[in-house]
Amino acid sequence: MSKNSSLPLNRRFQIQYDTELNSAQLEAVMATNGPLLVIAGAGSGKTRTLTYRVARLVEEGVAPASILLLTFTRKAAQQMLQRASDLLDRRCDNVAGGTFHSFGNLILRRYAPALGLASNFSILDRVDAEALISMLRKEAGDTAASHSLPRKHTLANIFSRTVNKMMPLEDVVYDDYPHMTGELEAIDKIFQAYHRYKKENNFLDFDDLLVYQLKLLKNNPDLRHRISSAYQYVMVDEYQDTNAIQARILYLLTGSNQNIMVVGDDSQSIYAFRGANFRNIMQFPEMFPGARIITLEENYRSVQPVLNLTNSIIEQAKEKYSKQLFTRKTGGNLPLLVDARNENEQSLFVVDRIQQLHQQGIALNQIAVLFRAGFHSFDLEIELTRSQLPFIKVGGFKFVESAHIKDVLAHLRVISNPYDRISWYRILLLIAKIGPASARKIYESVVGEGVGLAGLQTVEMKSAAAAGLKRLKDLFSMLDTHEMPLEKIGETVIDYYLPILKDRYDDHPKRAKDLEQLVAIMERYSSLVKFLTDMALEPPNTAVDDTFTTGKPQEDRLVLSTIHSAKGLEWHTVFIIWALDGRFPSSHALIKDGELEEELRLMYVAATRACENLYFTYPNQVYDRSLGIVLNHPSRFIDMMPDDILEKQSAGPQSWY
DNA sequence: TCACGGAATATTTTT
DNA sequence: TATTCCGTGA
Repeated sequence: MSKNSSLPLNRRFQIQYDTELNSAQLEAVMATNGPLLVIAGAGSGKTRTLTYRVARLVEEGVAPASILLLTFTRKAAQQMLQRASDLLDRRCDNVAGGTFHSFGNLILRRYAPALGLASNFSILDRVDAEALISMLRKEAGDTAASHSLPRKHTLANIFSRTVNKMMPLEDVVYDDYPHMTGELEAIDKIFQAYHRYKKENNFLDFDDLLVYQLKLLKNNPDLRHRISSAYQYVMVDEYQDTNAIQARILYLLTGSNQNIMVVGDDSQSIYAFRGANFRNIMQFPEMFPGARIITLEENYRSVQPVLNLTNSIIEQAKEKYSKQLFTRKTGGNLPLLVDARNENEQSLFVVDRIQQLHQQGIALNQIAVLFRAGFHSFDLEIELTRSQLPFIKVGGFKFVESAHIKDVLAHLRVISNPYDRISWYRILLLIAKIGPASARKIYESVVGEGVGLAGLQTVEMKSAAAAGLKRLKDLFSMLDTHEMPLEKIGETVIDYYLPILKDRYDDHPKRAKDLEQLVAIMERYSSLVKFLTDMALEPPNTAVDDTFTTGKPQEDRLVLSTIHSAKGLEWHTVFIIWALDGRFPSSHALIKDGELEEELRLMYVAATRACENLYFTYPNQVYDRSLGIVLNHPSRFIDMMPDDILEKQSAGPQSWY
C-alpha cells in the first residue's frame, strides 16, 4: 500500500500506538515536541516507550539521521534501534544512537582542531590510563618522601571523580578518601603530570571525551549551532545516572526547538560513586522551563507481594519523585529473609534452593544471584561448581581488558603511534631481561631518532636482552609493509607473541583462543585507527569467559551478577546474598548520608529485578576487621519489615535438609 | 638491573 | 580469586 496524505489520519501510521501502549506510555510517545521528562518506574516499559517513540518520529516523517538517542551503554542503543526497526522498518537503522562518549568521539574527530587538538588522538581505556598513572606514580614515589601512595586503581578513581563531579581534587580527597589526605600533595602532583602527559601525547581518556565535548560546544557558538541543528530530536535514557558534564552537554546540544526527552528513575540512581548526580533528573524542569512530566507507574514485571516489599524499601528514601507502582500480576509468594550461621551455610542454602527450583522446571537462566561486590560470590562459586550447577558471572573483566589482549593491542598501537610510551613499555617489558630501566632507555632512543617505528632498528643492547630485542626488531621490519591487511598484521604479531604467552601463563591454550577471536574481529576492519578506537570505545561485550564456553547452551546457566550489572534485567527468581548490615549497606557508606541513600536505591534496584520469587540471605556471625565488631543483623533496609511483607526463616540444616 | 615469591589487599562500573 | 606491591637474591 502506498502512503499518501489523503488517507484518513489513522491509516497514515503502520503502528497501532493506542492499542499497544498504555495511556501514560502513549502520552510519552506522542508528545514529540518540546522538553519532556519521563519518570519510568522499575519494570514500567521504559524501553518499550523509547522504542515506540523513535518509530513514531520516523513515521511522522522526521529524518532518522536527525534523531539522536543517547544511552548508558552502546548495547542499549543498539537494542532499542533494532527493536524500532523490527517495529517499523529499516529507516530506524539510520537514527544516530550511542553513548555520550561515542558521540563525543564522533564530533571531536571532526572538530578537534577547534580546540587545538589533533583529530587523530588515541583513546586511553581504563587499563591504559592506569598504566600511565602507575608510571607517573613510580616517578613521584622516587622523589617523594612518603611511602604509602595510593594504588594506581585508587588514583584513577580519584582523578575520574574529580573530573566528573567538576570538583577540586582536594575536595574529592577530603570527602571520599579522608585517610589519604596526608598524601594530597603527591596525589596532586601525579594528577598534574597525568594531564600534562595526555596533552603532550595526544591521548584522551574516557573523561576527556566528555570534557572536550563540553568545551567545544561552550567555546564555539558556530559549531554548537551547526551540531545542534543537525539533531532536531534528542532522547536520553537512564538520565538519573548522568553527571554534571553530561547535563551541561545536553543543555548546549539542544537547540532552540528544545525537542528533548529524558527518561529515568531517580529511585534507581546507583552511579554517584563515579560522579553521576541523580539530582539532574530533579532539576530537569528548571533547566527546561515548561517541561512536561509524565510518570509511568504500571509495573509489568513483578507480582504484588514483591512489589509490596520494593515499595516499602523505596519509601525510606528521603529525596525522590513520588510515584506509586502498581501491578496487575496476581498470586506469587512472599519474599523471604533467610539467616545463615556463616557464609558457607548461606551458599549451601542458595544451592539447595536453586536445585529445587530447577527440578520444578524453572530454567537456570531464569534465576539470578545478586550481590553488592564481586568477591561476595566466591564461596558460592565453589559450592556451585561442586554441585555441578553451570553458572555465568557477569560484570568482571572484559575481553579487551585482559592482559594477553592488551599485550597484542599494544604492538598494534605502537604501529599506529610510534611514540606511545605506555604501549612501548608494555611490549618491551614482555621481553626477557628487559625491565623498566632498559625499557626507558630503549624508548628514549626510539624517540631520539625521530624516525618513528624504524628508530627501534638502531637501538643496541649489549646484555642478554639483545636476543629478545632482535625478535621484536624482526617483527616490526616484517610489518613495515603498509600494504598488509589488518588481520594479517594481527596474525603476524600473534605469531611473535605466542611464545611469550606460553612462557607467562599456565592457561595459555585458553588465552590463545581469545587471540584467535581477536583476529576474527580484525577481519571486519580496514583501518587500524578505527579498529583501535573501537576496541577502546566499543569493545565486544563478551566476557573473556564467554569466548571459549560457547559449547554449552547459554540458556541453561544460572546468572551471578553484581547489582550494578543487573540494572535493567529481570528474572523469575532472584537471590540477594550478603544482605547483612555492614556489607549491604557497606560499612563505607555509613559515615555519609548521601551514600547511605545510594545503598538504599541499590537495594531497591536489586529487589525490583524479581518477577515471582525474591530471597534475601545473610550470614549471621561475621567479624569485620576494619570495624572490629561482629556483624549480625540483616540489612537495615529490610530489617524492620512486618511479617506480612517479608517472611523470615533460618537456613539451619533442620529447616531445609 | 631484573626475576621471583610471598604477603597484602579488594565496593560498586561504563565509557 | 587475582592482582598488585615490595623485599630479596642473583
